[in-house]
Amino acid sequence: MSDLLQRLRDRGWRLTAQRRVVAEVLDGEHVHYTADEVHARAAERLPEISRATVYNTLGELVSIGEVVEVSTDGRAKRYDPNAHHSHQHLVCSRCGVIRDVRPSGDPLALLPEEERFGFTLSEATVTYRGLCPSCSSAG
Amino acid sequence: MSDLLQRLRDRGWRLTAQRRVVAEVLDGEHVHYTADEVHARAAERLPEISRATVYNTLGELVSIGEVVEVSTDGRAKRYDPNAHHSHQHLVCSRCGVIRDVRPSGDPLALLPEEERFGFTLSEATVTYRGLCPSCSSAG
DNA sequence: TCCTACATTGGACAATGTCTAAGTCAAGAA
DNA sequence: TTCTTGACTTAGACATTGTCCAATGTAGGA
Repeated sequence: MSDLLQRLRDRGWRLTAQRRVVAEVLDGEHVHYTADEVHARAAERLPEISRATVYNTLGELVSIGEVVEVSTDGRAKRYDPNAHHSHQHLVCSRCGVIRDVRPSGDPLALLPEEERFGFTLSEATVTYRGLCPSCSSAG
Repeated sequence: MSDLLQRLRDRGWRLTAQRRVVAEVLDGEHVHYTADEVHARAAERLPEISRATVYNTLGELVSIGEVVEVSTDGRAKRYDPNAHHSHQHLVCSRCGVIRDVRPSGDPLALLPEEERFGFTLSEATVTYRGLCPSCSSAG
């Protein structure tokens, strides 16, 4: 994640303690925290960090493409630091756990010309739903 | 839409004026209103209808499969009465207009076994994004 | 070390959705 | 037709998630 900090510095960001802890919270694989979860985890290291700063920082990270927003349930948005590898999401319908997955082939290609209504397409996001192994075996 | 009213009656629903106007508002092709929009349109015909009733009725219609919820922007959920024909959504990134579209082939098939992490898959929802013809020509 | 533009803070405010207690009414019974 | 009753509706309080602003603090260059 120091790569990220370096990229932020290169963009002229001031490296404050608050931005550092938010970046640290968003480190790892299959990380999809809500803003509140990011705030709670950041506050473990920096108790005085405010909600506004977390929202600001997340919004900035999204706008420069370092983090992607994920809306899987119509509730709070989630923030995914795996922004440099194109992927989709697999969500458990029962417990809500989220995995990053990579479909084979481009989902855009599945939409035939006559179903494009003259739109200029730029992307397709896919959410796969089902039961995770734990929830499957729990009946 | 009287088909829908008959199906609701068959399920033992009381056919109140409120439920009728909500059902009428949700009639048509490419209809994707938010709860507030449904309430505003319903209130044109039945001014005293409450927000709570609109939310209740929409939730009931979703739970019995007559309407599907659509979350395209992380803001308010939208309600789509086209529930009996499997489809996906095409959204304009600029103006937000939504079209129902039908991909060729099953998007589920694009996810290879080794990317399923032991999940039992049940569905895949796809959101295509791009510029609609009006927004494309507007630069 | 000092400046200052940029960042952070707390809290008010906004948008969307949920819940409850009290009143209302659709539809079957007589 | 009228009565009865349990399901339905209502207004408004409350909850969750997110945005905005004025006051204060501070990172990093001079």
